[in-house]
Amino acid sequence: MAYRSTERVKARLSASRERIIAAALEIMARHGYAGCSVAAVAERAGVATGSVYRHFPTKAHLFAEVFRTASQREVDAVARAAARQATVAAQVAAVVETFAGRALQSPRLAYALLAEPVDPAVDAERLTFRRAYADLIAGYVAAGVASGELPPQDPELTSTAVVGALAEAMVGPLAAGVAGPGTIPGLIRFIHRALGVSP
Amino acid sequence: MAYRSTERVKARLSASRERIIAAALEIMARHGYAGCSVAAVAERAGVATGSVYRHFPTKAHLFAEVFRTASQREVDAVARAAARQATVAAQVAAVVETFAGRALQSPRLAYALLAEPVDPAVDAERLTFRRAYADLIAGYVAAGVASGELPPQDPELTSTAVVGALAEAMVGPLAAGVAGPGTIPGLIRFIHRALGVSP
DNA sequence: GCAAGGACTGAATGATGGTTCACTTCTTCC
DNA sequence: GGAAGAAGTGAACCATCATTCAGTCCTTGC
Repeated sequence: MAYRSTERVKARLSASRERIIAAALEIMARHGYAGCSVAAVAERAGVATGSVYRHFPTKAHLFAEVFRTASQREVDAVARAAARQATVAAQVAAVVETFAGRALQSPRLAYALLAEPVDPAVDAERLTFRRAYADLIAGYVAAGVASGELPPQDPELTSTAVVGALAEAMVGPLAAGVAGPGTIPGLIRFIHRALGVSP
Repeated sequence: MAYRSTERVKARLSASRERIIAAALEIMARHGYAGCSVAAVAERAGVATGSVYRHFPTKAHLFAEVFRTASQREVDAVARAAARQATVAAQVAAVVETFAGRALQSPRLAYALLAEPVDPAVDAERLTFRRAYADLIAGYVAAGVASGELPPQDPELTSTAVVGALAEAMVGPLAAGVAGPGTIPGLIRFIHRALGVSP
């Protein structure tokens, strides 16, 4: 037993792994999933193609993690913005504004995360992304129903539908690169009505 | 000039073309887009692989047409159901019921049309599918706003968001193969509130 | 019947890009 | 220093299909 990996090596491995994920994310933000060959990711990360496979068993595993990372970042930002608000109406408005604002900031990435055709195995991860948003919203809706701010409804169904509305309404603007000035306030009004926020 | 294709041949060609489209649709309804290799489609249609290319320049062209055909059928059915109703509220309810009912009838196909990862060129066709629904709904919303049945709103934005909500709410049930009993009425209530249908 | 030309065939081709692996380089520990 | 073994390399491999094409079969009009 002449070798056992030490802390320093572990740190380097982990750094390398992070660099690969970051590289994949950068390429996705620039060229979409379509531009993400393993070779391209490896080159950008400064490692050999084969080295990617020391960290991830398949390309799908790598991108599942890339999606998870990126999604978490988005959901966290949205959750942070919403948490500062006191009423369901304000919380939901914050969700829409933050979600849409960030998406328009990096439209290519947003499109990749939301709608771009990807490997089926990676697509599954996208579902959990949307679920995370839905769960966040479901919490606010449930609280609103409990407090009487909102009329009775199934928070699960409501939040799922809200996420769908939000995502669909953003796809057009994302393709165009910019949203019309009325889009975001219009969406907020739509969702407020849908939740039954009293005017 | 010893040969010029006659009506009989034209009819056979067109029948062959239809058979290819139908075969693609059947395979898609059974195994999804993933199972739709050109060879498999050709075999099911009873022609040689190469013959597919006498009718369609590329696989993407074939499936663009398959999507268009299937989508048109869906949109027509929904439009027909909605046209029988007099109020926006009833029209929208008919849209949701017909859309969801048909989707649950052929979940694999519905999933392929709505959400399954496909070739980017085919994906574009999916957008027109969703657009067709949105346009249909936008017409009803605009009429409702004009008549005062609905509060002022941008029919484009509203209808896009409604389509998103509808599609998203169906993805879960489609994966499960069945919707909970409350899903469809719940969705109708959600959308009614979102449009501002007075209770 | 037959010549002209289209339709049809399906095995071969080719492009893509994920994955592997024989080899090199680096780390550890005695 | 050196042996053991892990990490890293990248060119070669390979599977998958979409696409092609040389050859065959059919249809037409004389």
